[in-house]
Amino acid sequence: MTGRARRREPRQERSRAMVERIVAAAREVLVARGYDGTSTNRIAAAAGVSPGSLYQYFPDKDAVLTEVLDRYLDAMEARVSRAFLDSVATAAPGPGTAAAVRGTLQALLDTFAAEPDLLRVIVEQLPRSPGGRRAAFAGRIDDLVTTVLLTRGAPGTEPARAMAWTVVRTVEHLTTGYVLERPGFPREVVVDELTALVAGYLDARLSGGRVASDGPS
Amino acid sequence: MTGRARRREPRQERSRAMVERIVAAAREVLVARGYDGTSTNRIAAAAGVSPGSLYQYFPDKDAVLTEVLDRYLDAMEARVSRAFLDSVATAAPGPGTAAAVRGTLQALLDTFAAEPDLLRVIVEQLPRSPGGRRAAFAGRIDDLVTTVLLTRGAPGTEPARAMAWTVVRTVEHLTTGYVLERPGFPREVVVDELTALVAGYLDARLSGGRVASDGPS
Amino acid sequence: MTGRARRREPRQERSRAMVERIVAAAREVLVARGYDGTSTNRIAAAAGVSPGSLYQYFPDKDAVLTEVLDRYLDAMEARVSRAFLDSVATAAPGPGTAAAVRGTLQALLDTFAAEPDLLRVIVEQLPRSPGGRRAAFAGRIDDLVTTVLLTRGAPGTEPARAMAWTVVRTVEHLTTGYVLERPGFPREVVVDELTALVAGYLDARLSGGRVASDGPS
Amino acid sequence: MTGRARRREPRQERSRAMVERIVAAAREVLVARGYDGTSTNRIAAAAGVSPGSLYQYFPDKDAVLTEVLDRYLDAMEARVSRAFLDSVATAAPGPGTAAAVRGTLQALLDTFAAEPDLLRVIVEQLPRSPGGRRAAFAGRIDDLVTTVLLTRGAPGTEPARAMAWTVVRTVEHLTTGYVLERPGFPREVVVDELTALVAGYLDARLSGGRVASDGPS
DNA sequence: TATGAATGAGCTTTCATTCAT
DNA sequence: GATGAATGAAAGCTCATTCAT
Repeated sequence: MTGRARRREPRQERSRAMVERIVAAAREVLVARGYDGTSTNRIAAAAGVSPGSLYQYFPDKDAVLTEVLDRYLDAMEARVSRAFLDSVATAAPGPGTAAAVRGTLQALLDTFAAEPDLLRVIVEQLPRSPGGRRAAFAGRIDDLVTTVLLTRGAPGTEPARAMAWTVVRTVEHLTTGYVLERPGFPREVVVDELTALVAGYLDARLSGGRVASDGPS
Repeated sequence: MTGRARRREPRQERSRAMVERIVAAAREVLVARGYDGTSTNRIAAAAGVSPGSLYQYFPDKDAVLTEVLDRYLDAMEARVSRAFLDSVATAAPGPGTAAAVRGTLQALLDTFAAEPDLLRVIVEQLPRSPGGRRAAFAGRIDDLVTTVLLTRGAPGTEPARAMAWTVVRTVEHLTTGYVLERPGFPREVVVDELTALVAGYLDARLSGGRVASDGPS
Repeated sequence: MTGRARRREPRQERSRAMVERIVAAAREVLVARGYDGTSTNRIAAAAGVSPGSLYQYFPDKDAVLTEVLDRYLDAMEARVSRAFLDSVATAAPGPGTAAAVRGTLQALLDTFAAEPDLLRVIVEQLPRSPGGRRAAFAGRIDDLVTTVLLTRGAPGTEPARAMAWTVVRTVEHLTTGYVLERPGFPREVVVDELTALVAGYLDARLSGGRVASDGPS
Repeated sequence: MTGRARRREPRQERSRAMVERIVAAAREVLVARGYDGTSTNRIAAAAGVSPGSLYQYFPDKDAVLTEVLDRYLDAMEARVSRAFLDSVATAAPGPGTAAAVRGTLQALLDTFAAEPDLLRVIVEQLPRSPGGRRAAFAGRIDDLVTTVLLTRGAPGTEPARAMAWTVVRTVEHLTTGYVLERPGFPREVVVDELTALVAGYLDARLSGGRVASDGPS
């Protein structure tokens, strides 16, 4: 999982089908047997394909897992972007921050909870490489949020980037954390707390407030 | 890394020394070659010890890595607790939230930045098991923060737990994330943003404010 | 040598060849270096094959040795059955017992003496598990002899089974014992003694004689 | 278990005690964990002794197991000899063969059944070396029986040796076989069958009868 | 003498990868 | 292209044996 290996782009229809089978099989094996139990031979067997064929389409084991991760992240990105933009569009610019945040959170929790087993393997077992797929994913979400924040009154690009970075990671980790940890309180509580956390922050920062120092100076 | 295996308690001074060498070697190999490159033979060689000796002190490979992780987490816990309690003690109960948060953040960033390579391997490569060492670590920090929140006016135990869970994970992930990602803005910016995020949230929630709903109720 | 593991059934001609090479190599190593000196690596090397290939055809070390043993026992069983049935068929029902026994013994001694080195390792070094291959082998011979005894006037099934058990083990152990121990007297002597032992017993028991008690009843 | 290694003869009382503890521990480990589970470290631990001390008294692992076997065989030999001689002494020279055989068999079955677990490990798992302890044991019993047979009318030394060899192995294997196999018939049946087998043979051979040929010549 | 820490060769087994068919 | 047999390095771990204390 160095993240550098890429699969070859298949041209034929037949090829596409094989790639699909292999990726699907890899995902299944990953969920069923964990990262350590996922060998190329097992993936090939689960795909009903020979090990040699697997290497026709992927340069190495890493590339297969990277592809699984990529697809997961692509799906996430599509859903997250849509949920975020929808929530933002629906909510009034000023007082609607909380509603927008809340809507996004609900959508995220739905999304993550849909496939918790795969989420678990990805978060808990897949080695993540610096500058790898996950970083790029988060970076794109950062950009999206940055853009919106700028339209909502963020005081400049740099502050907007910092705010986006802060908010995106907070929401990402706490929503996945809730799904995976299943702490002792109901989902609505996380939604409430996270909404308070994030919306309060954004409201304060977008209404021109300087960063909170140690009390009113 | 099931986290269940423990090493035998060494009795002799000599034994302690061997355990130290092995654990130190394991840490080095881990940092130098990554999780997948860390074999028992390599650890033993790095420790200047035979493979058999390693198994005299640790029941299996897992136990060695668990020990490395444990020591890291223990050190973290000590520092984090102390930083948190110091910051809390110094700050005035009401308006001092931001100061307390800021102080804790500074200490955390110092701590994590001290050994970034080890932090990276632990965060990015060590498989985390649910209910494992890291979960227990976070749980203890949760308890600590919960306690303080209750003395600071949290409206009951359950809300305090939810707030603690929220705040602890936020701070944990964003501080480590900053150290590992090295995004394009300076450290003081993260501190400012995180302070605004967390202190704003706590102030709102501790001053009796109900969770922000969609607009002014 | 738990005896439970079986090898996969080879489909290709090529596969059969590999299995043959591995089994042959295992037999050689077993004879040359004894049970304790027989490692999977050594077997693979002797077969001119990689360790990995061995495991393509056999689930574990045990299965290889079990296969060697199975083949030996199968060959034995075929020969022993045929020799026994031939000798029985040739001999007259009543007075021919001695001839039948003698014929069987000659065949057995020929058979065991043909590969004394392998016989030695199997008898002296291969661990035998109760209910394992060897027990099953003996059981099948028991059945065969029981059947013949019943046609020769044995007084009921239970007595026949007991007689068969007695005779089969006697003959098995003394013939192999003679081949392996090479005691100081010639082969014809063992044949004579064993013929007297077994034929006398069978004649007495089959002619309606009750078990010899202490003195003349 | 090459059978060539011998332990040093201990001179001190202290030494004797250690040897005793080690041998006893070896026997226990052997019974409890089988041959493969019997390591020198485990024996030493079970004996409450250090591995180093074990090597003070035994040149290698083999010597320890050989000592266990030796003691077992010595005990067997004592019992077997006594049982045999008692039975022979009690029985009348001519017609008493069956009684003598029966008495010996009863004693043997009692003896073997007393410690079936140890017997099983020794018979089924301990590698036997040609010309090793067991061969010597059997040889001494052979001598004993040969002697008695000569006093009972055996036609010369060579025939007596052959008869003894035949009878001793038969009785040894069938009695241990009965104890270990536990076939489906009661003990008295084996005793009856074996008595018929052996006594019939001896009576025939001792009364001057030539070896049974193919029917009356 | 007794200890027990230390050794290190060697074991069984796995698996990413290759290549002849 | 597709196959799957074959590879072989390397993994985790054990254990008979040694030797400094």
